[in-house]
Amino acid sequence: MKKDIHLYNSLTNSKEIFKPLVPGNVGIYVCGPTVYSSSHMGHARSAIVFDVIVRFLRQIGFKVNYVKNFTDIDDKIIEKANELNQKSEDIANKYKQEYIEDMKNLGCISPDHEPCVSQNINGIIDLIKEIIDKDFAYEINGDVYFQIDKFKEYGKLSNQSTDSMIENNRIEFNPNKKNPLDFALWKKVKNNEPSWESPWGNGRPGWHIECSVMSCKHLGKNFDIHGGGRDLIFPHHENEIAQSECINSGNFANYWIHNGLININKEKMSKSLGNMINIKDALTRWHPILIRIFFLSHHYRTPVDLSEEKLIEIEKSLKKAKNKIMLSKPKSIDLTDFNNLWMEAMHDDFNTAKAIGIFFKYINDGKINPSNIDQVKIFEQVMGITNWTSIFEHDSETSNIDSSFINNLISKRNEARKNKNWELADELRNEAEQKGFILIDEKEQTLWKTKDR
RNA sequence: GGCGGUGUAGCCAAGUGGUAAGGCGAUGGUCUGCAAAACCGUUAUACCCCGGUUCGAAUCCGGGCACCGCCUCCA
Repeated sequence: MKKDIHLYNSLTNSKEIFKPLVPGNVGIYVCGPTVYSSSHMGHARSAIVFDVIVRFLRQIGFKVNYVKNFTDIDDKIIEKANELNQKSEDIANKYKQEYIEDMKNLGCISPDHEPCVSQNINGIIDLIKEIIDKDFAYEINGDVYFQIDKFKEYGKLSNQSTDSMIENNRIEFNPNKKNPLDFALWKKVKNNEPSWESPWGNGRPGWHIECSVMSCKHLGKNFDIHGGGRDLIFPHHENEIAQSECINSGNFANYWIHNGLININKEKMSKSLGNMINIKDALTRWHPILIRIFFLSHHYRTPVDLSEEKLIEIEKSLKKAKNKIMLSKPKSIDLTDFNNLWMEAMHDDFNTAKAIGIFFKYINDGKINPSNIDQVKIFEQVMGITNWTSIFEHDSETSNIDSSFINNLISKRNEARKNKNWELADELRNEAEQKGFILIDEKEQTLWKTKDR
């Protein structure tokens, strides 16, 4: 008997039973980055959330077509290129490669398709032509704008009426637009910009249109799931819906999944506040598995406060969990219950936080031990945390540390301890600590390890 | 102002009608010369406030209060 998946659909603001268009298959399109700078922890969260969703869907037998795009033509890329006196193509490529590398390092599986705007210009031009033909867009002075008044459902994703949007809009008045909310499908070329020939003259695509084209190319005119960060709901996803649905019948995407954003020490992480944390920087400090578990122990829709302390908490809890497992006597305890429970949590709007809680519970109840840990494999695979216990295997390793110093110190100290010269023994222990070594006195011997942080 | 979200222990965080998961911390203990580490216990009669529905509400409804996000580029 197959269980239903309930998922929260941002389009209807309610939890719904997931019904794929084609039974057993899922088409999912996730908005990837605009590649104009190094990717940050917001990208990481989104990527990890959807990575786990895709892994889970595959685990329970769906054939998933996972598409994530790169927006490699955009104002910000051009701006950056001009600033650095480089080609915008080179800027885009550089950060695209970085992103791919970062995702690999975070343990994310590669999407099946990673289309770029620059590879889909013809498709974009064709779609714009079609939108104009159907009278949902107009050309003026080499620009093409989508006319939102023509699309009656405009605002249905962000739950805004166009009136209130106009009232509140802060966009500079653009005399070319019939309605201030109209948005560009095609932009006329300016100096120092990449451009392509089109029926409206040289220019380039506006933001939004690429996603309508590329999702359609890989998933069809109607597909199952469209994902991305909450901040994309308006205008990006709203506009995608308008562009796509004005010429096709039915829903563009049936289900919209939006992940919550990130705060850094209780403050919004944003470019303007200058508190962005790059994935690369985070990875020099934190094991990717810690980062994954950190994100996955929150429900994907809630905002998350990222801080040093939280990562340390995760690290401690995992370390304890590992010890607990290793110290448990091998017993052949059946973990079918465990697997049913976390799977059930995942069926309910991908509740990774609950799933992880169940994982810890089973560990702390002593039900997971060295001889049945294999039964946890599927859980680890779905969460993308395979081999998580290996994070802690570097303790007491000599690798590139001069161990003669510390071994000398230990024998001197043990001599002092034998003579009950506690003062000297404590002094030596302090010295070791100052040099970054922690001493662990056991019955027969003294072990040492390097101070973690 | 419009739309959306959130409010659960010291902190973080699950829980959408059946009597409060999990993690960190704290605390008691074991171990230790003392520590550290590790391990074993304990740790919310209670879910922002006020009403209501119900046999039963953190969960549903109404009304407040507080915080946050989007409405401009952002994952």
